[in-house]
Amino acid sequence: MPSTIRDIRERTGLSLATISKYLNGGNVLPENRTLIEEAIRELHYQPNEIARGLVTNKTRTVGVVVYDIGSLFNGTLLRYIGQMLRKERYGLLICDSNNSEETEAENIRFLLRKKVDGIIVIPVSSVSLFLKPAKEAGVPVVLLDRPLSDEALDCVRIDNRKAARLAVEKLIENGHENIAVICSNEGGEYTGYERFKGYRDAMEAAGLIIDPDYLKMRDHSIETGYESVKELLSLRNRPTAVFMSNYEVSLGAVMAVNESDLSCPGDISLIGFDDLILSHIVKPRLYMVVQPMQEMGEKAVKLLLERIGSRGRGETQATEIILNTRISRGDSIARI
Amino acid sequence: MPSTIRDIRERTGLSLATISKYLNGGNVLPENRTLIEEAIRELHYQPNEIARGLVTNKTRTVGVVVYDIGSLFNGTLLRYIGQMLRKERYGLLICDSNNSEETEAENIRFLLRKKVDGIIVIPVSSVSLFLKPAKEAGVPVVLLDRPLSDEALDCVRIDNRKAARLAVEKLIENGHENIAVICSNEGGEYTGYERFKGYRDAMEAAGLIIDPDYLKMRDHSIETGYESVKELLSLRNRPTAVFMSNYEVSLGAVMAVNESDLSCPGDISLIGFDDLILSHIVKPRLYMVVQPMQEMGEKAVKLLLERIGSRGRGETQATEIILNTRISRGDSIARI
DNA sequence: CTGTTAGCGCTTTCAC
DNA sequence: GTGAAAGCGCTAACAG
Repeated sequence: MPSTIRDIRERTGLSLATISKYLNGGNVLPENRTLIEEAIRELHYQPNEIARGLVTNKTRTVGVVVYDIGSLFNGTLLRYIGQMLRKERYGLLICDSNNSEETEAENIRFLLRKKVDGIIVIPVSSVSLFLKPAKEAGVPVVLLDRPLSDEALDCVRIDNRKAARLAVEKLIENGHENIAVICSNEGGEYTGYERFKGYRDAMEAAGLIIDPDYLKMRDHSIETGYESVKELLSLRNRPTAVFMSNYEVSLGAVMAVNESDLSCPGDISLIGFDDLILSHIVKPRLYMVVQPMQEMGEKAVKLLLERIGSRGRGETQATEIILNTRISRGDSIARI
Repeated sequence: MPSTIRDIRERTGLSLATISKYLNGGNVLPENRTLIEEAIRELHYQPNEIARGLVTNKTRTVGVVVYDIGSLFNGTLLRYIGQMLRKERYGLLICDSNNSEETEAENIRFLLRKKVDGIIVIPVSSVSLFLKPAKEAGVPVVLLDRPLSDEALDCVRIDNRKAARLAVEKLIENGHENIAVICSNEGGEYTGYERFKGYRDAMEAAGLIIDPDYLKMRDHSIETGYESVKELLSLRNRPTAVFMSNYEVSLGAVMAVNESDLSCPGDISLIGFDDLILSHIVKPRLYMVVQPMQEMGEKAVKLLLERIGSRGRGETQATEIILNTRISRGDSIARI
């Protein structure tokens, strides 16, 4: 039912080519221009992007695949990505992998079928197999937040190892020695392990020994945070401080502390990861490693658009953009 | 570079029609079927959805427009919507309106250009103007969570007035009389005002008078919750309880209480809206009005797919699906 | 600057 | 059950 370029031809007497040219910002005689604009208005004409995409093989649309749309971390990044993309007049297609590698691979194929011009992914998987179809199709991909372990790809992220080290050093500075860490290392997850290494760096540098009971390496989930803290708090020699190395784990950990009879920071000191709303609504205010979310989203978009712009022009070296973190001050660390 | 249906013709000697028929689940001789399947595998053939959409005018894709992708409420609904859609083998296109009516209208047009088969919207706007292009294009729309004030449309939501009344009654049952309410009524927002009415219903039924100072009607944001509570707590006759009528406001309110010297529920009792992670991570555990998020997401998808299925077959009456809420128990209400 | 023409990759009549 | 041909709405040469 919607009107087409042909209806405009009827109404203006011009040719398809001229109208198409107008639509794509070409030069048209002023008189024809007004003629066309009038027709467009009266006919409520909207270009059919599908038809357009079929011939140009471009859709001016970017796909974003996130590991969990229900995670605030993802939601926050998506917001900034969306804002930037809108500014650049690009459309946005969001897919939720639901923490499933299978779904993630499916999402990539879905986006490819939709002919997106490029893809940003905050991955579930830690190896690049799922990106093969994109590579074959020549569609640029930029990783966000999490690199892959088997291949260097375009990626925007922080220095996870360093960020974790700084967090643990903050605890050590305050006199803590019995420090536990909760991190994710499911399926050889790279980021989680990097953060563990940062923890280890700090401990070793301070000459502290790591009690194996203090190491909680599981999956990236609220449950992991919750259960890990439950276990830590019931140890005979329980730690005096816990480093919660990602947002979900931080959430779960706080839940567990709240349910216990112990208080923070009196009985247990805490430092977490990602300063989303969490640190503002719990009492005491949490110390947090802060990632520059907005910058991450924007840089990822920028890098991707660059890649889209120079598609075909030879293989470019993979670029890793490493951003700085900071620690937001709270009241969750006791001085010992 | 990707292979097309023509490549399959070359490889199998069959006609385009037969191959197309196979792709769409038609009957094909077993021998030809295997022939085609083999070719597909070897050529890594993937149907071009763009081309397909051009001719069928269907994309098997649904668009979802949310008022804020960075809100956990939206994220949670999106997760369930995505799961259901995946189950039904539909693709999903998510757009963030960023709390802007203008962006929202733009999103609708964007989705229409992408030729989605239907749209689910958790709206920013409270009037239906922005949906006009969808109506003109004959694309079905289902509202989620928030109805519009000027027109009855297909909508899945709760009974906001009743839910609010029950929440306030819970406070009254515990002996509270000085009860404040924080709600959103920006731009004549329907849902916020309904919740206010529920508050009023409960107060009037109990014969309580409403102190105008206790009425905080502003926008739907964390800031509103935060500032409102700041103000309420500094009143000479401060309320003994606060009803926080949406999730964002609840977040802000908790922040403000935490920053104050007062404690909950000792000094101030609280009941909030939407049982997302919030109520689990703050201490004391909050009483919360719980919306059936999963059911809402699923019912919205179901209703939309029904509409898509019966497109064209005459105007159907608008359906409102009203779901039940419940109150989750916490420790945030003192008995007076 | 404008018009004509030929497709993009697929589905869909309609004969066979 | 299969094939030939037309065409979805648009852009992209190429002439003029």
